[in-house]
Amino acid sequence: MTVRTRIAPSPTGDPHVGTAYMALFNAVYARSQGGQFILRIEDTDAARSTAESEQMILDSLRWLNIEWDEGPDCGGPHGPYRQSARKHIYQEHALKLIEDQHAFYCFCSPERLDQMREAQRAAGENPRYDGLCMHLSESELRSRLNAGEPHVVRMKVPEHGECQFHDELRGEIEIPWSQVDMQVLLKNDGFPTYHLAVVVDDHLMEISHILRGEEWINSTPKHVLLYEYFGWQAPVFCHLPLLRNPDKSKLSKRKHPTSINYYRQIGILPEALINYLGMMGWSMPDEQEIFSPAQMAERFELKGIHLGGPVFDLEKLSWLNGQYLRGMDPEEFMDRIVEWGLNRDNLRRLVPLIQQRTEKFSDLVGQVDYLVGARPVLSAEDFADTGLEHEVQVQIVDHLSRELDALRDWQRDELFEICRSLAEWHQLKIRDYLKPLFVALSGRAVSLPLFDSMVFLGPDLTRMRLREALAVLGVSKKQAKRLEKQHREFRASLGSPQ
RNA sequence: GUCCCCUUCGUCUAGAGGCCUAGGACUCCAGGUUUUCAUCCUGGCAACAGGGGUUCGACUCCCCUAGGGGACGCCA
Repeated sequence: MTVRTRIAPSPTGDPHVGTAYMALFNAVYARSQGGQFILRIEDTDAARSTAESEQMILDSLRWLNIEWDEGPDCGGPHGPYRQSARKHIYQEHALKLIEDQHAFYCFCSPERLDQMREAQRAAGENPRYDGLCMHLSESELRSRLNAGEPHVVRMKVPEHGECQFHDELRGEIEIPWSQVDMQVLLKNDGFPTYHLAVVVDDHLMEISHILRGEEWINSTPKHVLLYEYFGWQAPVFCHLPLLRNPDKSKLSKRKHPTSINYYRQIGILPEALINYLGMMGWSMPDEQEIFSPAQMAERFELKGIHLGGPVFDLEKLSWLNGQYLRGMDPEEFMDRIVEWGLNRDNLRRLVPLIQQRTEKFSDLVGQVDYLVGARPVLSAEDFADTGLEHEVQVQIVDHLSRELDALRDWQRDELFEICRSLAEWHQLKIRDYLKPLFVALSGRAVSLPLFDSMVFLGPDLTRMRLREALAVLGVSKKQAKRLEKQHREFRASLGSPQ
């Protein structure tokens, strides 16, 4: 059997290190077995998927030197490799399931589903569709369908017993069917959900091994069931551990930089990052720590994966990066510096900010230091000149930080609008409001324009600096609770609670 | 709340019943090299979650408890 693996990122945001992590293990495993590795774009969430995000993901994976044999950019015998271009395939398959009585039309409104789930939760049950639409009469079904009533397609799930499946690393896993929801397969907008699309595509693309995050274990019964309904051979399932924040929770942008762009921007080398990811949950048989994906593939074994969720440690990554950097000859070192940051693309973003403020080139470094390099380490005194009380400073940094965690569209105007409404909420003039933020981002009271700086730094770096500033200012547990409440009040005042 | 997964130094990990006085790496500390700093070198601190079994023997196998994590969407 030819081993075929895949990575199936969803283009809904910044390229995530978790994606690179899964891509690495899938690519390495395929290579170690002489198989193929496929890249597929899962853009079935029409509301959140963007072309820019897809582009960034491809760029990031290429930057990391991960190569795929088939994909949306290079094509292949099982295309198209973008799910939005495969809509009709899923619809046909959903129809087949309905014909075979494995799925049914559901007309329930989101409101009814919310109420139902709330009631179930209150009763201590696992929220699950109650099957209301499963028993519609043929005539009612026809008339509602003909009337064009909004509907979805749901899969049927056995009432009793449990689903048993094999995980390559964890052995037999049993999950009661009572825990498995009658999953929506086809959404109201005609797009499939992940569960339908992933099964159909993995089968059609002849994927033999699914290496994915352990967050999927609980939905594997749905997939196993679908393979059964379609009469297909299920692939080998292998759930890998999840990358963790320092507090052991699943890696999230709220607590840790997750964007590959971030690492690229702070000057982590692609070979160091990918090497580092390779030692998350796996190690070379001889415990050698410096290795490439190619070397990894030579010695790789699935069974060698350690299941405890590895904490992403920035310090060890930095050390590893230093090993690579110091091992270069000076010529390469120079090339890599230019490649990293001192290139025209980067300067093009910088020049509009600095040209009018510059008299001598020797002024330059002092202006852009915090954008190109690390911000000076902050101390509490740095915030003293803002003329604001400590409590207010903390509020400003905290609330903005929370807003930015949720922000999708990282644009200058968006950022300004958020700060404007926050300043208003704090009843401060915008210039006073921004003072602690200048310090937080640049380490100085005066720097290049704030919103341009935020755009240049990007989401992860900006969030990171705000988090660090908050730590320097010092927030007690009690205060943290109060801040959270205040921020909720701010959200409520906007009339858009979240 | 329900279900599922996991558990070796602070962190990444080695360890497939005796090789374990539990090894390596990062961090930290001490010393050395270096006009400073960094690099580099040497040394040190530091862990088998707890309790029961199984066994001549358990970090390794089984059970329970505890702790951590994940899932529970017309998101993936």
